[in-house]
Amino acid sequence: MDDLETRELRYFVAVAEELHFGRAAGRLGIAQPPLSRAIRRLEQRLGVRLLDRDRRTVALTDAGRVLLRESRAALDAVAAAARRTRRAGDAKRPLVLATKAGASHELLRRLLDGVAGDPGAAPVEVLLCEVGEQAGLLRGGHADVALMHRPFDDLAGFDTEVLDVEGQVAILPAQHPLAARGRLTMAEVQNVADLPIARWPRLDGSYPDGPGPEVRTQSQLAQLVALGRTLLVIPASSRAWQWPEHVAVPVVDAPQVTTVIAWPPSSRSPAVASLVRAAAGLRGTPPASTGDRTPSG
Amino acid sequence: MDDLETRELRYFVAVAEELHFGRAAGRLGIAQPPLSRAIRRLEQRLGVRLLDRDRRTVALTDAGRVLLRESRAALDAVAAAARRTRRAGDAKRPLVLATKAGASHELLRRLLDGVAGDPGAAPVEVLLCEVGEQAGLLRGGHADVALMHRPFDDLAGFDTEVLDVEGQVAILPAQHPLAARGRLTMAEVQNVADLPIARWPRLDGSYPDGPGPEVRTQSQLAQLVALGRTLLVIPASSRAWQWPEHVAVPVVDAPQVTTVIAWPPSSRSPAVASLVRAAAGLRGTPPASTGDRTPSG
DNA sequence: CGCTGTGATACTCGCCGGGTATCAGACGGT
DNA sequence: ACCGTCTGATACCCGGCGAGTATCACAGCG
Repeated sequence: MDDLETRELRYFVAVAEELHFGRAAGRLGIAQPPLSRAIRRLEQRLGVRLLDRDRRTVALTDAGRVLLRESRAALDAVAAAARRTRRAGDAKRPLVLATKAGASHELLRRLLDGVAGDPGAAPVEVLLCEVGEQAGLLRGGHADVALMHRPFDDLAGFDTEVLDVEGQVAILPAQHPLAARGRLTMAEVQNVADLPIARWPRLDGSYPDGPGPEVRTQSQLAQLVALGRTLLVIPASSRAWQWPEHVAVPVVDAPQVTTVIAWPPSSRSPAVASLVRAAAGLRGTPPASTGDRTPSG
Repeated sequence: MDDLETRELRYFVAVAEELHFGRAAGRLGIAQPPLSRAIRRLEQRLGVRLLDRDRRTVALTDAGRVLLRESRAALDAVAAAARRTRRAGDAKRPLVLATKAGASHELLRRLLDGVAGDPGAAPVEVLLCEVGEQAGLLRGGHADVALMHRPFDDLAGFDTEVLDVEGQVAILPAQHPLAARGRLTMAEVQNVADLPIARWPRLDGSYPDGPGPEVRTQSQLAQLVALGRTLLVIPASSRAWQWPEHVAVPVVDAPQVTTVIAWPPSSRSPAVASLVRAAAGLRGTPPASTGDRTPSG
């Protein structure tokens, strides 16, 4: 009976974000009256008031807030559909692998080497991300497959295959007293007065409170460590992005980190499947020279 | 630049499912020519061939298969958006709680009692499901919150709160020799020749191979046990739906089952939040009389 | 009490989605 | 081989709805 069209959802999202019909119309590239009508029609179609307009200001109702959130999700799904279909269409497209810059570097190198040696495999394009970007790229259809890390990344809704389990190390400024230690515990690392843990932005861009410096990228963080301003605890394999001024000390009781290869569920394209198989094949094969990962259970 | 409309996706899904333009058009309640045009336009908009039509038969291309899967997901998201918004709109709507019929019965009763005693809480409507239905209902916006069980249910993409951890029991026909035992192991229960494990349908409706009877509902299963045709291993709290002809024997090494309350992420409506809080408050409060659940670690 | 800025309304226009009629091939039966 | 049938594609027309322009109605503000 009723069918929300993506156009209507886009219109509503624009108004809900701008809280202003005129500006929203401008953003959408249409005039204001049709936009007003579209929203009104949407409201009566849903039988729900979405916006409180008191002749001068526009505010979202509870239902409006729900529709805003749901609309974004739905529009993302539609956009992802288009993207994935296009990508599936062009024949010799490269497979896009998203991975955190600097993490699991050895594993990635071996994976790429393995694929490069196999003439039958599709070419792989590597997309380097900051912190939690992989999940969004995978969900949005921008990437076909990703290397992710439990318990850091949100694996909800993906199929995964475990590639590696490893311990974590503390990355410290070389001149700091703790850097001389051969091993550390979480308790020792947690509250070092002169090396407060850095704060990452939340999804909305705001930062949690705390004494540590605010960071947005791994490079910033690396530099802050080199400057003796903070410390961090990361998986052993991420040592790859160490600076000369960094020292890595194993943290014996830190939670184990699991590296997984993840892909959208039921995206059993042959190319993805073969890449996953290749990755799984690397499991248990320790790297030739730098193979001092924490053994795991 | 390009925007798939839900109408186009619905059209494509219809054709992809019927693999026949005429029938698909009939199903959609339109004539065949506009449908052909719509699909053609969709193809050229995406720049991808979706269907191989060789003048006599229609077949999906690889890209078409991708779009079919993605379209269903996208259309579900849109439909869920509409449903959730409508539900958010009507003021004193009851909160819909989906739960497996017969499972966690005591917990549910206590939860409902608690909510009924609180005049401030929204009324709760219970929706009893078969096996894995909760996830779909929650995702589709038909339910606001659900009781689910790890590792059985698919919790991907939901926020959850653990309510209970318990052991499992084998449900056996009373007259079977094993029913006399005080405790059992998985090994003993796994391959009982005269009590083969029942087979549940897959998502596509087909059944896996095996010796056991095919079942679709819990009632069927319960009756089959009473008839001495099969056995099952279920969480201890599901003993609620035992028949007189059933005997429950603890399976000491069966995996622990976690009962969780789940809700769609960021669906922080006050009503849902208060129900979750009420449920979490029950945790650790053992039921008054029937409190012989397996303690857990 | 106008001026400004807001969203709503009235009206027109033109595109596009939909319908009907028809075509162009591909099979199948004889 | 040929015609009947069934398929999707094409040609053409129409009507509704989405979009634009002009204007209104009202709220703040000086």
